[in-house]
Amino acid sequence: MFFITIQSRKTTGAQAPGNKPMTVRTRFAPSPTGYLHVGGVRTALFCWLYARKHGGNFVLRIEDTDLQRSTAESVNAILEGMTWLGLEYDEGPFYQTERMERYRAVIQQLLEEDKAYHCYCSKEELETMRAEQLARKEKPRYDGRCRSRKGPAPAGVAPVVRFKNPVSGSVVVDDLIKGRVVFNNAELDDLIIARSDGSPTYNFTVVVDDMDMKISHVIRGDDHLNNTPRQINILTALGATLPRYAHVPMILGPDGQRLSKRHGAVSTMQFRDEGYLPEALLNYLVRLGWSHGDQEIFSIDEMIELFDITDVQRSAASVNPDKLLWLNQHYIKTCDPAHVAHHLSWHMGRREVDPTDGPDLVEVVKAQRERAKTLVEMAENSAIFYRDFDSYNEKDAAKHLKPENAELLRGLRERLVVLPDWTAEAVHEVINQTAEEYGLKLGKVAQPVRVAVVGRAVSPPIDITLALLGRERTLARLDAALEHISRRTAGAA
RNA sequence: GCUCCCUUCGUCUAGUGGCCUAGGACGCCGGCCUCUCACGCCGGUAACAGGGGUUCGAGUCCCCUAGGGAGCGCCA
Repeated sequence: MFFITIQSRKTTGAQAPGNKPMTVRTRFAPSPTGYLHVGGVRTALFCWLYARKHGGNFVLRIEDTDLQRSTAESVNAILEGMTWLGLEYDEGPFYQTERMERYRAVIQQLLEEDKAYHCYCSKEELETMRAEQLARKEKPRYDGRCRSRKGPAPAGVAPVVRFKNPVSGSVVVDDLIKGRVVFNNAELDDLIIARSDGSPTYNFTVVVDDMDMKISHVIRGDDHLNNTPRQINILTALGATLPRYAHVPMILGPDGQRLSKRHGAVSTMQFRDEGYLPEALLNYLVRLGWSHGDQEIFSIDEMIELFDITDVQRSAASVNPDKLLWLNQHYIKTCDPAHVAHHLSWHMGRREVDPTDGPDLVEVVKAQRERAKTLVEMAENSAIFYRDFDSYNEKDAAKHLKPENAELLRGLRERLVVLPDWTAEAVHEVINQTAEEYGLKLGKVAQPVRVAVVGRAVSPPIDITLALLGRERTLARLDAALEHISRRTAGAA
């Protein structure tokens, strides 16, 4: 006997058995019951990359059949997150709530073909059944008592519809990540595909949608692995072509526990708010469970080129916030400054700093990008270029804005006033000359000036800082510092 | 309880029987550079869950145990 349809874990998933090229169609199918969390984003990223890599289509489908919990805000959060990350979809968003008629028709079809049946068991009855099975140390499942029910329907009971799952044999899932997984049909039961109010249930809508949308590769969280045999059975009953499956492991919090709000940033938009660049988050996420040798940095194009769903790790991965931070810093440092400036200006706006009231933000990015791990940090440290700071850092002012330095600052000021060109080079020259004149090392000059113009002992190189600040702001702040020193002198006297 | 999945440094991972006295990255610890903060550079710390097999040889193959996780809804 030959197993001609074996699709081993390492075969190219994008080929149908028999080497026929197949059109890749993946989908991301979140349910809009909350924010878009990183686990979902990683799944979406994998789906998107896989479609892009194979020149296929990426479909967005909103699974909103749970009317109680689905909200328009959540839909917006999903759309907003996808947009921010640049995970553009080729089709959709499709809403399941708009496809109810279709589901109803398929349920009717199954009923007519005797592949499904009405079940009149009450919830209490089912509950009792479950309890008894558990007591007998059995896996709780519906025993199919309505399957062969004869005679007239019980009066006054709205029935559910159950799918007639095969009672024997097994279902083989050749998962692109997990490998071959075999389920015995005896472990499965007749699941409800339509509730007593007629509405379709999840495992059923997924199947109908994946079939109708001609999804070739179902890439989803491995919490769905156990649902797969049921879905395959329905798909088979419907005569559909089976998609390939790839169940990606879950993402755990930094402590190895399941991801939750308590672990801090799990909402995609929270990463934006905390100053992360989308490319950093994407790069971080793609390396969570996937790798290409020792490579750590991947541009979007490289991801598309190198990614393969069959190379995804089979085990769950914990989030490492420090590494994300490192990647963010890397992208802040290496991305086109104009691109970084674009994102930075959003953060400036959030802090009510007007980035047009001062130096070109792109130049500020160039000066700051090696000293900020997040855009929030960069925005904080860059506000001084656009508006005056409120007060000096106490320790730094005490150390550097002292009476002995007054003359130095005055001397420097005089030179700066008459400087013909206000450039970093010219400023640099002046500072060097001043240091020489006073017989001081550069640091002894730079630090007092730094505290005078930015309020604390930390800033980009002093010449660049002054150049960005501009002559007007620099002189005004030197004056203010001199005044601060004299007040201090007076106070001490 | 039952079914399914998973298990290499603290974390993300390389590794597809000999190239492994297990490599890279983040973090951490030292050092260098330096006008501050950083960047950068150099060096160090640290892992094959345990036990049985198979084999001349096992991180790599098989089995068991332990530990994690998921599912078992008229939720998705």
